[in-house]
Parts: sequence; C-alpha cells; structure tokens
Amino acid sequence: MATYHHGNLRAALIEAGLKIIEEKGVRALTLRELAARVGVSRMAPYRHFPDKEALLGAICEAGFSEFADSLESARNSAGPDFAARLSAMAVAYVRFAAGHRAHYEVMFAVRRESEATARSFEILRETIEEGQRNGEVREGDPTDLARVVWTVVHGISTLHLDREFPAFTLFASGVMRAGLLP
Amino acid sequence: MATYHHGNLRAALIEAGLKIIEEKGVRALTLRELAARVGVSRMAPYRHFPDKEALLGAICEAGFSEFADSLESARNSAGPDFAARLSAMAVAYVRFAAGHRAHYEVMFAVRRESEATARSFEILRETIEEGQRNGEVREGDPTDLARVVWTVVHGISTLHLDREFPAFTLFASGVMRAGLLP
DNA sequence: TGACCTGTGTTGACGGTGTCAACAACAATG
DNA sequence: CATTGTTGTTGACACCGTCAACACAGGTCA
Repeated sequence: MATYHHGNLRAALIEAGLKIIEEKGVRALTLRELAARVGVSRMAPYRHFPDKEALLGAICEAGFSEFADSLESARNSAGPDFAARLSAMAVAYVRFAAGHRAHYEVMFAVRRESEATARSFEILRETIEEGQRNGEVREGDPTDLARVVWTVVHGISTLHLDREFPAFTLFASGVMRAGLLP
Repeated sequence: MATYHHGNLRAALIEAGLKIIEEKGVRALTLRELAARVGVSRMAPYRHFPDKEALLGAICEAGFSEFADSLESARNSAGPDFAARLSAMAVAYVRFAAGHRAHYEVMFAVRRESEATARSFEILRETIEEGQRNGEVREGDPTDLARVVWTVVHGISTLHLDREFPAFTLFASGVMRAGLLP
C-alpha cells in the first residue's frame, strides 16, 4: 500500500541509515541512496532533519540511547555484588561495540553531546559511587574514576573489535579493577 | 618561480592535506581544494595517488611513522629504568595525540595496516619484553600485554583530548602499570 | 459541502566533488 | 635533434548535498 505519505519516515531513515553504514561505513552513507532505499524521493528526509549532519546526529543519539539501556540492564541483572556489576557493564560495553558496529562507529565518529550520552556515562558513575559507599572503590572524584573505566573499556572496544576478546577482556577487566582498589 | 613541474608534489600534498584536516576535519578534506592550495590543477594529485583513499592512507602512514619516532625517542631518552621508559612512552603517546590532532585523527579514522603501524607497536612490545627480562613485568605473551597498554593509552588519548590530562594521565598510568606487575 | 491551512513528499536546478580520457609541457636519453 | 616517459592540464560525466517551487493529503471551520 504505497501511499503518498510514508507514515514514520524518521524512524525508517535512521534504521536504513544504520544498515548502509553497516554495509559500507559512515563515509559512504549518502542521503540520496538512503532516501531511495526507503522508497522516498531525495528531498523527503529534509522534512525530518535539517541536513545530513543532523541525521547522523540522530543516529548517534539513538545509538547512545540503546547503549545506555544495555549498560543499565546488564548492571541490574548482575545482582548486588559490586565487582559483578562493574564487570557485567564492561562486558556489555564491549559486546555492544562488537554487536552494533554501525551504531558504535557513528557514535564515536560523530561525537556529539546529548541526553543519551550523558545518561550512559551517568550509569557508570552511579555504579562507581555505589562501590565507594561499599568501600570497594577507593575515594576520589567518581567522575574521574568513571572516566578511567570508560577509557579502558573504550580502548578495548575500539582497538580490538576483530580479535579474540575473551582472555583479553578478562585480563583488561582485571587491570581496570586494579585501578579502582581502595 | 612557478614552474610547470612542482618538484615534490607528493610531500606537499600530504603536508597541505594535514593542514586542511587540522582546520576542518578529515570529513571536509577535498581533493580539489587540496590541489588548489598547493597551486596545482585538480588532477595533478592522481599522478601520485591512485585515488583519494590512497592519499588518506599515505597521510596515515606518515603519521604513524612520525608517531613511532616519537615513541622511540621518548623511550631512548628515558634512561635504563623500565618504569621510566614505559611511562615516557605513555606520555609521548598522549602528547603526540594532543599535539598532532590532525595526524592522529587520520591515523585512527583511516585505519590501515602498514610498515609504520607495525613499527609503532613493535617498539612498545620490545619494551614490554625488556621489562619481562628484568622481572618487572609479569610473564605472558608480550603481544597481549602490549595490547593492554596500548589500549589504555589509546583510550586516554581518544576520549580526553580536550580535558585536563595531568592528574588523569598519571592515574591511568598507574592503572596500566598495575596490570603489568608480576 | 466546500474553502483553506498545515504537514509531508516531489521535481527542477545549482554548485561542488571524485575520477576517466585526451592532451600538453617538460626532462632525459638515443 | 627526435623520441620516449613522466608529470600537469583541461574537458566531461555521474553523483552529491541542498535551495526553491510545487503537489498531494488530512484536518478545521464556514
């Protein structure tokens, strides 16, 4: 039932955009191809995004939102033990990067502050604070400590998407924890 | 003395390309503008690079080469103490990223295996091996250990180019060393 | 019912971009 | 000098992002 009005172009564009990026990289994403793939004319996207950069921004935002959800749910289903919670989040991070490469690529290529990026970081910071209250994490600005953890995990994800994580991730997670010890 | 033949276009292109990236980001680098800036017609670069991607690759390669030099010289001028050597390299890494943002951006945006990338990694791995012989670094595949270090330092550089390193870098360097202890 | 507005999708046009082809200027070599 | 190979140039093409002007639909209100 091809109607004149699409219905929810915005969401369709984000989704199809992701698929293209998955196939050929951010660099190769083209508004015209995207529009064609969604079955709409080349200027239609401009009714929903002021320009290409804004579309990328929206994809990025959507990615961070899903990402924050992953982190949060990993942490929440890890039980009460701090080490387990932190570790679950680290694994979720790497797993997200590995399983949503397109999203991950845009998220850190476009780099844009948003509600969702803040939320992602906040989730980690909260957990660190938890650990501090328990005495399982040394004192210090929890924001700084969260940065350290983020840094390590981000490094792993960025640098080693292809290789054998298991052992490596475990080891690095040990490194990370070492930095938080009281 | 504007002659018909430029003399060493190749090098000039790489240099001017870097300057453009510095000003406006990789995404905004355009072959035509680059050629114009070097004072040459738009197709001239094709005598030295098969296509745009190859030019980016060459810039990336040049960056890694300079990068490897920085690492090596930092290590060599740090004296014989292992911890000092490793630390000097970490600082050199972050400093390179901060001081050569354009190069750094291309290096990890284009991502391309080359002689220079291998050399950079090799320098680090050698140092780790040194540390192992001294008993200052735990046993294990030096390549894996080098990856861990690289990961941490890379994470720092990527994530915190703007913010206040000093304290943070120091702390993270502690984290890193913790992971290497016997 | 019909006139009108507003939100959405379309087509036309323009300047800019990467790159293929054909040509032109220089350098080196016989 | 004639030739040949290297390097730079201009022309042409398809494609890209985006501005303008227009077309279709759904709702509102007379």
